[in-house]
This record gives sequence, C-alpha cells and structure tokens, in this order.
Amino acid sequence: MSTIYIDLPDEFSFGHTIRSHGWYDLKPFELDWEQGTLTYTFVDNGNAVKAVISEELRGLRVDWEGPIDSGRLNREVRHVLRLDEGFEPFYDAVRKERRVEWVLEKRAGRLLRSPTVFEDLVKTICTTNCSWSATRKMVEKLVDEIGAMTADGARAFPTPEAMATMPEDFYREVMRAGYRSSYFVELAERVTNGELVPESWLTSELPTFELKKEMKKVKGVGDYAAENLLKLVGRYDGLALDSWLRAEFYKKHNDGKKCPDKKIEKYYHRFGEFRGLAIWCDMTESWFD
DNA sequence: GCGTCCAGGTCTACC
DNA sequence: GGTAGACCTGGACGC
Repeated sequence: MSTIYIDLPDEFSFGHTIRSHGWYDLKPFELDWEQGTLTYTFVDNGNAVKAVISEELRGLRVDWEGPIDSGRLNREVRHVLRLDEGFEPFYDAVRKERRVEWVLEKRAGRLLRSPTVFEDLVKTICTTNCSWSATRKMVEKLVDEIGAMTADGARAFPTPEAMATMPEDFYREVMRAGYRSSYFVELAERVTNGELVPESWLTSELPTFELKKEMKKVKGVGDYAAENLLKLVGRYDGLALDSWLRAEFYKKHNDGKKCPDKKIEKYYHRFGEFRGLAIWCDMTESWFD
C-alpha cells in the first residue's frame, strides 16, 4: 500500500466536490457514503490501479496499491477534484448577486470530473435521452467488459484504443447503447487516429461558442451535452439545460409551472460567465441539506 | 403480463 | 435557422 498527501486550497470542500453531480455514481468512481471516501481506478501504461481518496486534517490522503507513478496520480487527483482551479471569481459573482449564497458557506462549486476529457465525453453521451439508471448500466457494462483490470478485479475506464478495437455490435448488444453505438465506434476511431483530441479542449484558446461548435461535431453531442462538457473543462457560460434541470427550476422559481428557456436564461444572466455553475449550484442546494 | 410513456437529447431531412 | 419525426433503452405506471 502506498500513500501520498495532497495540500488543499482554502476554499475547498471534499464532500461537496465528490457529490457535486452524478459522476460519483458512474464507474470507475465509487462513493462510500459512510466513510466519506471516493474510490477511482486509474490507468497508467495499461495497468489499472485502484486508489482511495479521503480527507484528513493534514490534507487529502490517497492510498493505492499497484504500479503507478505517484506524480501522475497526484496530477490526476488534482484534476478530478479541480484543486488548481480558482473559484474566487465565481464566489465574487455570488456575493454580488446575493443568490446561491449557500456555496460561500459550504465552499461548493467544484464539479467532479474524470481524469480525461475523453471519459467525460463518453459518459456525457451516455446521459443523453435516457434515464439515469440506463446511463449507469451503459457505463458499467463498458467499464466491466473492456476496462483494464487490477489484481483484485477492479476495472478502469477503457482507453480510446480499447474502445476502437470493439465492433459496433459490442456497443449495441453488450453495452446496450442503442443508437449511440455507431457514435462510440466513430468517436474511438477519431481519437485513436489523432483526428480528434478531446484533451485539447482543456487548454483551448477558442471562444466558448467556437469550442462548443467543435464539441458538437462529435456525433451524439448536442447543445446539452456540449454545455455539460464545457462545464467540465472549466467554462460555465452555458446552462446545459436538460429535462431534470428545467423541472427543478420550475419547482424552485416558477411555482411548479413550465416556462420558456429564455426565462431561465434571464434569471441567471447576471452571473455572466458563471451562469452555468450558478444554476447547477442553485438546483442542487437541497442535495446537501 | 402487456402496452404506453418518458427520461439529465440528438440527428437528419426538409422547409 | 427552425421544425418534425425517428431513434434505443429500461423503469414507472396503469390496466
């Protein structure tokens, strides 16, 4: 067993970050609600390594068994929990608008993400046009069938190369991805041959609307999926409205009645470049009661 | 048990 | 640029 400790920024809440959205519920993430720990199976040079992340007084503790460079593990944990992203500008906007102020007290706002944009991209496509239980099953099958395995049987998320070796039938018959199956075949091929580099979205200098257009060139990625991905790469100006978010807004701010998306957009408009994060925090406040 | 609806939408064809 | 219809799955619901 190996262990590293990672210093934490002042305005960080481990509990709120790991439960910030549904990713903790999708393999290879695993949340232990009682222990308050997050488990994830990383992959390095084809080796799967399961790590347990917990919070202690001296910082974030990461325990793992298996061959992975500790520097790499450190970087990936920092990325997953967004430890190097500054949230003061968001908190300033919250103070100014006097809405969603609970995030200040809780130090919330960080959205959990995967070590790679590729993984977030595949998972986001799995969230479209289906129930959450279907999303869970699709991701679970994908990971369990073709993800690299640790000595004790835990699975990592498959690499683009692993996904590119699988025929469309696998995605349709085993993963049960339905019409998304051909999208995954095409996506894995484009990434492995270098035509598409999702990781470059993290550091892209394109304006957000241009980057969104790039994301939408991926089959299966529409407005909702692109705006969700934009949030995960650190751009929060899209609301990523889906049926759940709309329903929550109607309940909380519109007496349970439906309203046009424009009304929702107007409500969060004053948060500027952080409006997507503002609506997400506003709608998930009750998760942390 | 069966049919219908719909869920954390998107694509394509057509206008 | 906007819209209609098709697309897969699986759980909830009514009968």
